[in-house]
Amino acid sequence: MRAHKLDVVTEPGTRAERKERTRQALIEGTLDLLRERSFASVSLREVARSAGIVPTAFYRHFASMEDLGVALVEDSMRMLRQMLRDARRNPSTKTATESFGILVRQVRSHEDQFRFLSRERYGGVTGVRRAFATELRLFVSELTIDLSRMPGLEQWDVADLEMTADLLVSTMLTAVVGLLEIDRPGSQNEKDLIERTEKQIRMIMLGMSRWEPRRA
Amino acid sequence: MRAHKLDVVTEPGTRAERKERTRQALIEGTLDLLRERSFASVSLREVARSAGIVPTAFYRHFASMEDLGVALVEDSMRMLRQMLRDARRNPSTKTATESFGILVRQVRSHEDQFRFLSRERYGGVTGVRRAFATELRLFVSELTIDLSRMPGLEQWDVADLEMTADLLVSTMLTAVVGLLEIDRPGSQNEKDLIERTEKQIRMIMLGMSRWEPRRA
DNA sequence: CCATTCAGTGAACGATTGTGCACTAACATG
DNA sequence: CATGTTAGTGCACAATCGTTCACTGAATGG
Repeated sequence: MRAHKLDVVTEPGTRAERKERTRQALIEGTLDLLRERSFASVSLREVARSAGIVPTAFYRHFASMEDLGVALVEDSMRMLRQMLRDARRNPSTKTATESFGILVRQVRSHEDQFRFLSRERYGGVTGVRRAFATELRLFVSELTIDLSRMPGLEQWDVADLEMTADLLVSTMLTAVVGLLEIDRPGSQNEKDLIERTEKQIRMIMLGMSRWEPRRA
Repeated sequence: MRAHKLDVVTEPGTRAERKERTRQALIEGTLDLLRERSFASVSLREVARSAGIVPTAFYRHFASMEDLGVALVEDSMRMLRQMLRDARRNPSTKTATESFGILVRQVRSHEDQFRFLSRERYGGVTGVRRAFATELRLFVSELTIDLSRMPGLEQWDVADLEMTADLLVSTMLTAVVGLLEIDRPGSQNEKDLIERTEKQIRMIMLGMSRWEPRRA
């Protein structure tokens, strides 16, 4: 016997668990909507619809859309920080090129989050933009420390180290954005982009090996 | 005697001229709205309001908001191309660092357009994004030709030249975005950013001078 | 077991949106 | 001067928006 249309099957779990599940549905539904639109153009009602709840129930989870945006940044950034931590722990990660390989894999398995970050980095809401800028500065200063420990760079000026870290990070970031615009992973376009970026990183490293850290 | 409220003073110029003026008002009004919002969140009615016309009259100039967006890209890109042409003609522009100085001045005198480009590059509407990507590719290939004529780079592989041009352009673009986020021109922050970028360019050039264009 | 909490409902609101249509009046043209 | 073209107007429309409010009913905890 088939279930009747109006039978309401209550989902399993404690109350708090079910609330958390709805919250996740809101976040994931939003990321899905952001696949081809910008955050600013997504409405509260659409988000609620994507999570299968009524618009007013949205407020049980977030005070506003901006609030949701900040939560999205935090979520995505948690993922990025985790990646960074893993990469540092793993002793095989020595060169910048290897780090880039890790980044590429991470992008492919978290496309929605990376797309959100790269789109809203300059675009949309001020709060979102600032949150990301802060995280990025942290990112660069950690890489600066890494660089300072590399052989041959010990007596470099801090400003020079930072400048170099900044260049490496922004090159990788540009590559990430390029990756997201390639629809089909594994395509020739993707291979070209990766190879080109690796060359660019090598070229920067080449410049580093010749850099005169001391002025005049 | 004061002019009466309802007196309609017809503006000067031929019909085509007045139409063009309204079109410009639409474009400039939009750029003004984009000062603190993203293109996707600006409505057709707001744009019409900013130009002092009724919403339906908008369609006399553009078929849709997306159409306006593409026109905005073309407009801003015309400005960029003009800058590039001037820089090429001017014989004093020899090094990449000098080119960057020109770019900085151009950014400061056309902030609205640059802000639009950098925000919508990844953000908003697909058509706008694609239009910009196309223009950017053109930009890179022109620089590739410039590079191929530089002494020492004559026998470089085309792919290598392109890769290098891409790296230089994306480094400058990153700097542009940074410039736009600095409110006060002439501040220490701005000086630091410019100096850092100049160093980055020098480091890339250093890498170029050591690059092995031929593979094994 | 009974009172309380609270995630989600559903109707209603005033505002704003994009767009269709019939129009006007100044311009261009022959 | 007569006629056609067209930039801009004004009204109307159905959709959608964010937010309010009173509500329901299952889970929670004393």
